[in-house]
Amino acid sequence: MSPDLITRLKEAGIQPSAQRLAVAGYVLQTDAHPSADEVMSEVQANFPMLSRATVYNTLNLFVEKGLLRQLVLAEGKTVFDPCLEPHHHFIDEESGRIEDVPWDAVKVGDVKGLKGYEVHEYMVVMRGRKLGGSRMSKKR
Amino acid sequence: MSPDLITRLKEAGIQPSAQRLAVAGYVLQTDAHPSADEVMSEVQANFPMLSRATVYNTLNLFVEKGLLRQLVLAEGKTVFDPCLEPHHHFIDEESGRIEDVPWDAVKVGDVKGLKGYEVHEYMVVMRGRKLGGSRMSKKR
DNA sequence: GTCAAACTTTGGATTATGTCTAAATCCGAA
DNA sequence: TTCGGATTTAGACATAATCCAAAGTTTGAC
Ligand SMILES: [Mn+2]
Ligand SMILES: [Mn+2]
Ligand SMILES: [Zn+2]
Ligand SMILES: [Zn+2]
Repeated sequence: MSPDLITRLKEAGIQPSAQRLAVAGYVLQTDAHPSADEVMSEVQANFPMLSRATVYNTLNLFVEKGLLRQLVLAEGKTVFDPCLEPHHHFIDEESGRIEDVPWDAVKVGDVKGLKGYEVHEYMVVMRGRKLGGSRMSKKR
Repeated sequence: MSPDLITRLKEAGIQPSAQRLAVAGYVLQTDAHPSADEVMSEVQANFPMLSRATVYNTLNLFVEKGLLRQLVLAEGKTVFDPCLEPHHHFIDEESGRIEDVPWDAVKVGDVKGLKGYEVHEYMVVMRGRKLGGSRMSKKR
């Protein structure tokens, strides 16, 4: 489909196979933080020729090549985040849904100057309740 | 052993059985962040009559009763933290070891005032390299 | 003190996430 | 067209964690 995606994969040094494009079409463009299982379900809906092994292979490849970040924030499953810029995360305690919080929305002090540590990256992880539950935001 | 521990369990509404005291003796007093497996190994060294199921039962009970916090910060295993006060966490990228960072060591802005969210708790999660690797700190 | 009910522990089965392997398939270049 | 490396795949494997039902232990009413 999108020639943009083909270009992005190639630029990352990844052969754009049909399966990889199908996975990329979902996981590189979602604003959710899907688990491997969710990626497989979503992609298989439109592209059934996709095995579980390939989903894992592809997600791990994307992480390795820097197209995705892998996050472990909650019990039982690691999730994938296509947003590469630094940002924080809010976890809704009811639904488990993970939302991005812009970097500038939370001011964090002199982390990099912490004595005794060489901090390579950091984020604020928040848990609580999402307000304004009126507009139901379905997936995608 | 320690009557303090018996008291703590009772105050939390937990019957202080032998197994629970053995687990508590380690996990409520460590300054590490052990996984369930590590708890089992450590405790079984002095108290062999302890099954895997009981370790999980006990840790989950302690979490439920508020004696422990359960953290999921890295791939593959959840860990338990006896420090109940708010604090931040630093994860050494080489060893995977998790260290506590005092609440006041990092200034975080107006998280609780974040528009659209009701934040119940938050922490800064840092990843990087621990400096001053001279004094080897073994476990315990 | 007895004894039944409730609580606790336990081994083994079960589920779930993720990796590995080796064979089949695909695909681009010669 | 053909070859060889890359990709995909089913299923085996590994591991963390839960579930279950039986066995053991504690407790309290009597
Ligand atoms: Mn994102
Ligand atoms: Mn601690
Ligand atoms: Zn994110
Ligand atoms: Zn801690």
